[in-house]
Amino acid sequence: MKEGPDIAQIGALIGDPARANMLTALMGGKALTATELAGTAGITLQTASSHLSKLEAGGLISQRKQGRHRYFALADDDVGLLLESLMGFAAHRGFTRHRTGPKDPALRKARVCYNHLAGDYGVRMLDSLVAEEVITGAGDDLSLTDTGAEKMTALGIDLSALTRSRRPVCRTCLDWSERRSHLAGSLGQALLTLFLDKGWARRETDSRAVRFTGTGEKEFAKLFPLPA
Amino acid sequence: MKEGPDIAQIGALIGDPARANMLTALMGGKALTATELAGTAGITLQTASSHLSKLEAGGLISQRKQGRHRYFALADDDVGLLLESLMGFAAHRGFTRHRTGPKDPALRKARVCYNHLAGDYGVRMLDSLVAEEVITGAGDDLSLTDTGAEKMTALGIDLSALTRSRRPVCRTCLDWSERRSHLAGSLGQALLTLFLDKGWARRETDSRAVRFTGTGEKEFAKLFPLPA
DNA sequence: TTCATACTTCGATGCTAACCGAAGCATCGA
DNA sequence: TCGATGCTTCGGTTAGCATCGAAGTATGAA
Repeated sequence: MKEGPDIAQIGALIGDPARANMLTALMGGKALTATELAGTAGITLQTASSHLSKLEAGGLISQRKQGRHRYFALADDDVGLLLESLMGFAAHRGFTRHRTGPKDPALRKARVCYNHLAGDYGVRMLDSLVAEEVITGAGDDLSLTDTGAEKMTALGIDLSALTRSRRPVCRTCLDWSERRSHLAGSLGQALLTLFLDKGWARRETDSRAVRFTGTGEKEFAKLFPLPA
Repeated sequence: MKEGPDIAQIGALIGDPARANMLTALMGGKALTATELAGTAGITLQTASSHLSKLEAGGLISQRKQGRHRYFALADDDVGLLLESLMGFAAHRGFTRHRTGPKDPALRKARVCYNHLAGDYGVRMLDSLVAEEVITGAGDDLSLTDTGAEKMTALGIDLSALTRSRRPVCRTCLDWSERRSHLAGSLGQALLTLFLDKGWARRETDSRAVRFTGTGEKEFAKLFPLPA
């Protein structure tokens, strides 16, 4: 008896408020130091260190030493997807950490989901990519079409680099605000990077929100037209 | 600051071993009494009662009084999907409640995922439905085609009853053993019910495993051929 | 009415884990 | 070499919560 995976351990890891705050902060995609994470969680450095080692032992985060700093980040895409789906569930049930603040609309419009674009814009982008037949497939098995590959290359995305890695190129991620899928995977990451590199959008400091510039809005609308 | 949904509360709810065991038991799809749940969790009735009221307050389960029994079940499909995705994550990281037992192969082949079919057979079924163009759509936005609707009706499924409810007809659910999607939603539920009603398969007692009969295997293979 | 079953509530206990102060290690700059 | 910064480890405290015994409520059967 007691067959199957043990969800209690992961639940307990995420279930502590301090750890949950750290993980949510790391959903911003940036690697953060222990001091920064302690700050966002509102705890001392010692306590944060203890939490971080637990999260690392559980495989949720990974650390990278750089000089006298230690940068922590989510271990991989799977962790990001799991956290986003948890957020979707929580948001739908009314579990919010604070009454919805002024930043909320910006977050719902466009935000970083670990390493790709989420929110209304993220969902619209996937919709458009599917309508334009850049991406096909049902369920979670998305794949890039031949014409899609051409279009992405024309945008300046190095597809050979994406396919070389073991990570899936296209994945779906359940959006917590829209309750629909947006594009994750290495292609999703590459597209967000593209937007930021071209100056079409920029990240807000201390928030997951992504703010598009005027030309960014236009280019985005041109690249990803809404299906009629 | 501290924008966004609060994942800590849900994590804490799932994070207790006793509660996690109860939830996993309820993933079998059958409504269970407090006494039964206390048994599977290995705790006394009082403790179980306390846990159950917490889970209900958190919106994870719902109860239905019937005579002097109280039957508990997962609150809705969303809870099932969340738990399954948590299990997928846990299984992938090696969080198992016991070393993989003899029941494990049967579970991986075919099992109940709250109210629909999961495991190898569940994934194969969705693959086939997509290949046969019964279901189309990318990402999580699946929909039934016209020819698909005819086929389902021919099988004896009352589609009008399915569409009448507010629940989505087709949804994807990430399979923890296969790490690919299978079919959830009211159609997924109707199909599992069909298999059981026709005697093609039956549920094992005290397990999520589903065992197909000889004719059941044949009918299943005929209805859902593997894409070439 | 009376007893039995199913479950909840109350109260007390005990254990775990989050927390912080203080001290210890590692890295960098001067 | 020395101090400063960033982080970990250790030890002790505290608070929360899971747990169970005992008593209370509801439903059904005799």
